[in-house]
Amino acid sequence: MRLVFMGTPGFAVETLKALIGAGHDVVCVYSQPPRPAGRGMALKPSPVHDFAAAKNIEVRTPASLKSIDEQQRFTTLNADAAVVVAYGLLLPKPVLDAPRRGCFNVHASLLPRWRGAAPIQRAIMAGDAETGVTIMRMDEGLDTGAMCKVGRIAITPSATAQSLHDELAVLGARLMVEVLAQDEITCTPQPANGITYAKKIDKAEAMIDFTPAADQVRNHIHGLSPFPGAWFMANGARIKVLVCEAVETMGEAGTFIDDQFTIACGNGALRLLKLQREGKGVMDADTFARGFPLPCGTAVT
RNA sequence: CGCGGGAUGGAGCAGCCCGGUAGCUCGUCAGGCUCAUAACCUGAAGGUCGUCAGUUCAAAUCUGGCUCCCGCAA
Repeated sequence: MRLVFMGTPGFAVETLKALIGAGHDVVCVYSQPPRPAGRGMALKPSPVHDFAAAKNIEVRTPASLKSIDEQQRFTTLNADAAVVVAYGLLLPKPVLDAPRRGCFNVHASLLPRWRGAAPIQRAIMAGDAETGVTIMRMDEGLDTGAMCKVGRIAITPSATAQSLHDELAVLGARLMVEVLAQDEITCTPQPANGITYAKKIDKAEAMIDFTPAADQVRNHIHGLSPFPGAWFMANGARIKVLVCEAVETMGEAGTFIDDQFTIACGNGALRLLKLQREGKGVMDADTFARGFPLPCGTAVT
C-alpha cells in the first residue's frame, strides 16, 4: 500500500519499522521539526526523523498543517492511507480526507480511557490493572476516532513506563499492520462513558511524596520511570528512583527504616531497587550504597 | 557559546582546595573456621589515577586542549 507515516518519538518508530517490514511503500514521513534539545541545546531531529532519513525516505517537518499549501502538498502524495503515531499535530479535515482509505492512529491506551498526551504514564500512575493499544480511524477530535482493533496488556507491580512503552510500541506496530492488511476495515465507535484524559506530565509531579500508601507511591514512581524520573532529596543530593517494590513494613513516612533502602510511606514501605544520583549513572541499590549509603534513620528532605 | 557534576585496580566511591609512600566498601583468587552459608578470620593478585601537552626536582593532585558519561533545562 502507498502510505504516508506521521510520527515523532521512539514509540512511533516501531510502527514505521513494521510497516516497511510488511512491504508497504512509505512514500513520505512527517515528523515534528528538529528542536533545540540536550546539552548544548543543539537542534535535534526526532527519532522518527532520524530513522526515516536513514531509510532514505522523504521527511517533512512542517510546524503546522493548517495552511492550504501544506494540505495540498500532503494531498499530492496520493496515499492509500496515512498512519499516525504520536505525531504531535492535529490533522485538519482536508488532510484526514485525503488518503483513499483514511488515516489510522495507534494510541497507547484502552480508549476511551486516557485520551491525550501521556496515556502510558497515566495508566500506571492511576493504578490501572491493565492497559493496551487501540488502533483507530482518525476523526477531527482528540483521540476520538472509531476503534478498529484493541490489544490488552496487564500492568504488573513491576511494570514501568519504560517497560510498558516498549511492549506497547511493538504491540501497536503489529496491530496496525494487521488492520491495514484487512480488505474491509471495520470500526466501532468508542463508548460514550469511561472517557478520561491523560494530561501531559508536568516536571513538578516528579518530586516524590512518601505520604500516600506504598502502592500509590510505587505507581507514581514507576509511571515516571525512567522519564522524567521521580526523585527525592536526601543528604543534600537529588536522587532519582527508577524501580522499587512495595513491602509490608511500617515506619514514619519519608524515613529510611533499614540500611537496605527501605523507606516508609503513609501505609507500608518501599524498597528502592534502582537509583540514580545527579551526575551519576543508574545503579542498583547494592551498588549505589557503596558510594552513597542512606542508612536507617535518614529522612527525605 | 544555555547551567552543572563526573572519568582513580572488575563495581561503587574517597583522595585533588594546602603537589611528594594509591585509600575505603565490595568483588575475585588462595587458605582457615564452621554441620553449613551470601557469615566470620587470614593472605594474595589486580591501577600508564580518561587522553594529549604544559608548569615543577616531583602531578591523581596545578594550567590549557581533546574524548566520553551523567544531572538540570528544553
